[in-house]
Amino acid sequence: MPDASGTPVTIVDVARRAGVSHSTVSRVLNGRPHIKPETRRRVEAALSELGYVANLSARSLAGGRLGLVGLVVLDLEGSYSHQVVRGVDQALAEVGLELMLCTTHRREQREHDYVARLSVGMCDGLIVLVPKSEQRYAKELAERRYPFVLVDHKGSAEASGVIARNEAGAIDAMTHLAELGHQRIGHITGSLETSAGADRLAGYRRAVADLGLDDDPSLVYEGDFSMESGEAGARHLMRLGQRPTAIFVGADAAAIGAAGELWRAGLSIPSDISLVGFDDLPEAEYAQPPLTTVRQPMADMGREAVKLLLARIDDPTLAVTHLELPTTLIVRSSTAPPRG
Amino acid sequence: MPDASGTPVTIVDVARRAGVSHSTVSRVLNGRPHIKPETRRRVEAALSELGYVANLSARSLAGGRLGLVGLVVLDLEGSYSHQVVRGVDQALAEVGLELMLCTTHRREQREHDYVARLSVGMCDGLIVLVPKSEQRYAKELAERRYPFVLVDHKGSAEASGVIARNEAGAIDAMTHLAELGHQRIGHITGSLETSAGADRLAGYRRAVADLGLDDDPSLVYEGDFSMESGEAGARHLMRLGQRPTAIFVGADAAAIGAAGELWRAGLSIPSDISLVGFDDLPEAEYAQPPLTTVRQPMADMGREAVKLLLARIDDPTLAVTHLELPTTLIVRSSTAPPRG
DNA sequence: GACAGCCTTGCACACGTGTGCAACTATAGC
DNA sequence: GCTATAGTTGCACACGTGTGCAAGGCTGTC
Repeated sequence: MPDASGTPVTIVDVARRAGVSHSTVSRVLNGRPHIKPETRRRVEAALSELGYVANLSARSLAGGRLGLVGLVVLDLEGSYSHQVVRGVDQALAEVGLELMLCTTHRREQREHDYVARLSVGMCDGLIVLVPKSEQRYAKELAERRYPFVLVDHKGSAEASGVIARNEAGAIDAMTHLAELGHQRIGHITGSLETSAGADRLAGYRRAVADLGLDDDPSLVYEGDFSMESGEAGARHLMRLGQRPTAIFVGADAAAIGAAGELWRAGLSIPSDISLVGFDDLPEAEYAQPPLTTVRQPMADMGREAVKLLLARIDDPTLAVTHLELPTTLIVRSSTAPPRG
Repeated sequence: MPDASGTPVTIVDVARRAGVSHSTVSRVLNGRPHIKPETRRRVEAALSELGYVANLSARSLAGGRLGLVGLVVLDLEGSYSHQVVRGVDQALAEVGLELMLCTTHRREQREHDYVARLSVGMCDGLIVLVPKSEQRYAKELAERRYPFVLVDHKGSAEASGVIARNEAGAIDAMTHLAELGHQRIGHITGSLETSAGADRLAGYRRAVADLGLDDDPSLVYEGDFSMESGEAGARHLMRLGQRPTAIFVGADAAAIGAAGELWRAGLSIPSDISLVGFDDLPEAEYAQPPLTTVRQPMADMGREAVKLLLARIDDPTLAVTHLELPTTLIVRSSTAPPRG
């Protein structure tokens, strides 16, 4: 029950009511020792009678904890961000911290701006999802000992990172196709600026070499994770003189785009051509046909990032950690042996 | 390029570099008049040379604008929140403001807590999506002249609100079913604690009366917008001695749940029973069969809320506004004339 | 009973920024 | 050349909270 004066209740109001100094109230709020039980009771009574709510800006300025973690993401349009955000949100809720979510709308400059602003007195720590220009701020944050974690990034000497075993996952996908009998497999890559995209391509190449598959540069189409790039990639691969009998796509969204394009070209999946995605987005299960894909533990990546971050908030001198989470091949109905 | 000392650059550092007082730097930053062009140039040079980033906590404490808007939502699990959040996010991005997103995880106490904390020095204004305990804070915020807007809520004497014309939308849905020839129509309500749920039920009742449809209390099942409540509602309606030939469901998520339950009971939609939802979530279009539904302009509601909020931030004495947005009936394949 | 030591509390300053007021400078008008 | 005025800038304080330091009170020990 705040006062009716129209301004929020401050620590000073509480102190006056309890007949103590504002320092004592601050100590009660922060659970400091050396408070007489009777005093603590009076202060707590005043706190709840006045309905005190901490001014976090003031607390931050004075060097206290905000109980707030910042999360910078590309956007909220796709399921991918959504899944990771859920994991982060849940993990933070469990420890009573709050989330400040900022979307960069895919503009790299905004990634840097957000990191700069959030790290100056707005949050206790920062998680950056799919960082694209981390080299612009990682060193500075590290110098300031500001806690932060990169997700879907390997990390670096200055930065902790959480990422899936993308190369191994890609090899799993390729091995599955090879075991079905496919010899000529196309690949629509994700954005090669990201570790995820680059590593999945590396896994593809590794599998082609190790399994003795057709090694033809025109089988690789450079995409960017988007549905549109999946469509374009499918068109490219269909135009080849010698078509692949299967396509490994570096992201489910792109795989769904490719599936649509193949369907429009009159091909049916998997009897005419097999398709494997990556991520295991919710829509992969509901696609027509349900998509075979490599599951990336997106919510877990968010949760692990929170764990790492909390540890660094508690002890900013902690060494950086690079965490790689395993993937799982999920076989559904978009893959089958090649014709004949 | 911040200094290498490990602490962020402050306005004082900039002032020293430019050979002026910190007041002058502050004035340059805030675009105040009466600055000699030459001085302004020196300050701007120092700002960019040092890579100054404002400490928002300090700015907030000193009474300045944060450029930050808080958004309190139930959760990010369903598409509904997601759509509104997108609208808010886009509208804010257009005017260069940032979003602070907080999820209550459906706990009403947290709604109140978040509103209290965010409104004390953390944000310039607040949007609350699907408010459930607004009476606990609306009056206080209004007294403090703190700008806030409720979304999916009618608003009150103290609170601005943005909401869809739920009653009219429900009447449209019912009229569509009646025109197809349905006489006995069930209704699975949304949460009746929300205006949306209550108003859609009111629309159902109004249509039953005005169109002379079967008026049987057992045709109404009280749900809560969730998929599970849709399943339970469908089970209830199937158990009735005299079954309805159509169901109007107060939310798409629940309608999809109901569709699943009907399918498991061996009924086919729309030949055995017609189904109409509400919201027009993205999944309504991809449901089996594609769902006839009442579109609620979710992203627009978010955008309009931002507009209202910005106006109140600019002038906190502005009168409260209650905005109602029209709905649109989207006819797909889940409705047909009744058997026989 | 005196002294040491711990418990408890308040004072005063710090954090970074915005702003009213006063002071100073430059310009123009007479 | 003097004054009035507008333009420009700095000083000092405010915002709300956390904390080092010191002072006071209490307890226990010899």
